[in-house]
Amino acid sequence: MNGIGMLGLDEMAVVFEQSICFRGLKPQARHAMAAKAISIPFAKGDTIFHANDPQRHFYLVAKGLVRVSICSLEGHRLTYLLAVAGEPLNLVSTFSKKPRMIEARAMRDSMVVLLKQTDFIAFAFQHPSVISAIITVLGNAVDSANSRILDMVGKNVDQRMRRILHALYLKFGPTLRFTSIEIAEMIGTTVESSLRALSKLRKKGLITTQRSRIDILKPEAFADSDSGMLWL
Amino acid sequence: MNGIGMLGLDEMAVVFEQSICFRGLKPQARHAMAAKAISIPFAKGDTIFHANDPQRHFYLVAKGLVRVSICSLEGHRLTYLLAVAGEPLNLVSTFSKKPRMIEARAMRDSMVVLLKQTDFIAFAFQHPSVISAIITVLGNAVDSANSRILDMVGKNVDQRMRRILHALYLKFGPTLRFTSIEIAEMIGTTVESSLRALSKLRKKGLITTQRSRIDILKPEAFADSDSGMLWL
DNA sequence: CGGAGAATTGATCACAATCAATCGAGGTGG
DNA sequence: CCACCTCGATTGATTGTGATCAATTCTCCG
Repeated sequence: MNGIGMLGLDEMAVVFEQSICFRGLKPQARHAMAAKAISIPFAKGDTIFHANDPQRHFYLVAKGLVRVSICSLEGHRLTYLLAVAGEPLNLVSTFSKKPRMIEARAMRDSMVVLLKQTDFIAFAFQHPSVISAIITVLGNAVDSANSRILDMVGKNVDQRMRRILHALYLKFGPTLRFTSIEIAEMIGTTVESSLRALSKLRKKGLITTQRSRIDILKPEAFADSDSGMLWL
Repeated sequence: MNGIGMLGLDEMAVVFEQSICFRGLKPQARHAMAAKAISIPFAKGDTIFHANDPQRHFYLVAKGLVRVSICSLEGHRLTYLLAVAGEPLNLVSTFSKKPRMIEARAMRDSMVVLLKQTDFIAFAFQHPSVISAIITVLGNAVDSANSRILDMVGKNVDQRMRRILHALYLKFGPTLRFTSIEIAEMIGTTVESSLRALSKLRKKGLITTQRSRIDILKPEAFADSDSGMLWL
């Protein structure tokens, strides 16, 4: 059960402890769930699941960073979630059977914990706090998505860039290790446009950029009194 | 308890019976909930709740049509849900305390049923099928919102118009009683642009238009093999 | 080194927002 | 009953933003 690159029971317990979905549960309940979980390591760049894969498991990030994105038939990709340790990858598809156009990919070497769908659902219904957490996460997803739609309508690329950088700053701190392509897929624009936006910010002295890296120099300048918080 | 324009217990029972959230429950459970509910009539044009109102109730449409929309500080409004009998108005804010920028307005004379937040939450946790329904509704909302974001990125106004009309056709049938302003707020564009799009469809013979009314002549022409279903 | 992927900047073009003006329909009050 | 007023519909003209195409440089890594 404890093969190479897998998590020991203790490490697994820590993952569940820090997870949005399971925190606040009694230790023995968490352990019961941890005992049924399996952990799988993914190297940077690996695909964890593909678009339209039928989902039989509930995925939880234990370590690393996983990008969850949706893809249109035209080939546009939109990054929807950057999941760090404790965050679930596929809450929605865990509960409704129908497949979704979502895809998960490890952006760094990562460890992912899998629970059988049936186990997780049964567990959730026995623990109201898990249900609460699920509804909260889904609620945030709805809010965030609607907020992004409003952004697409009312804000230009520059403004959306500021908002995304601010959100990333809050989640990851001042040093952001993302490529312009990745940033563009979060904003919903092209690489060129996002580079032009970054270029303006650089000239204003608000950021510095290197290959695959953006440093926020003046976080204050990105705080928007504006509309709802952006989640990633 | 049964003032003018209010619902009798029997009518109330019917509402709960046809509601996405409560269907499938035992009659006595539904009646217990119906007994705690109050019903309020709203005239066409009335506001049911405003943006940033603190939400203390769970709202369910009993009769009529209610538009739920979010509004940005710049004044852009995006219609998010057209709720008919049985549909909830504020699932998300019922479960998370923080206020949202959503607003509900009666588009026709409507009857709305209110449940105290605490009553509804307690009830939901006693009935797994209600929880399932809630998660399904939220899941659809997430899917739909993400699908709309992809539309904003990859589709032009004409294509988005086709998609919205198709979604409206599925929900309301071939005769759509909406103004161009309302349609524009669903698509996320301006009145003028939506009128131009409608004009093209009219010239193609796919629709006819009158004041505050659109008739779909060839529904087949709107079916998109494309991306995920749009919910309204 | 050499190659692949990332960054950068320029030039062009199309779509849709904006501004503007007119028309039409329905509702209200004198 | 007619005059009027408001809101919706419609079309034209103009403009700006961002997508697209293209070319070059840079950087990391094998």
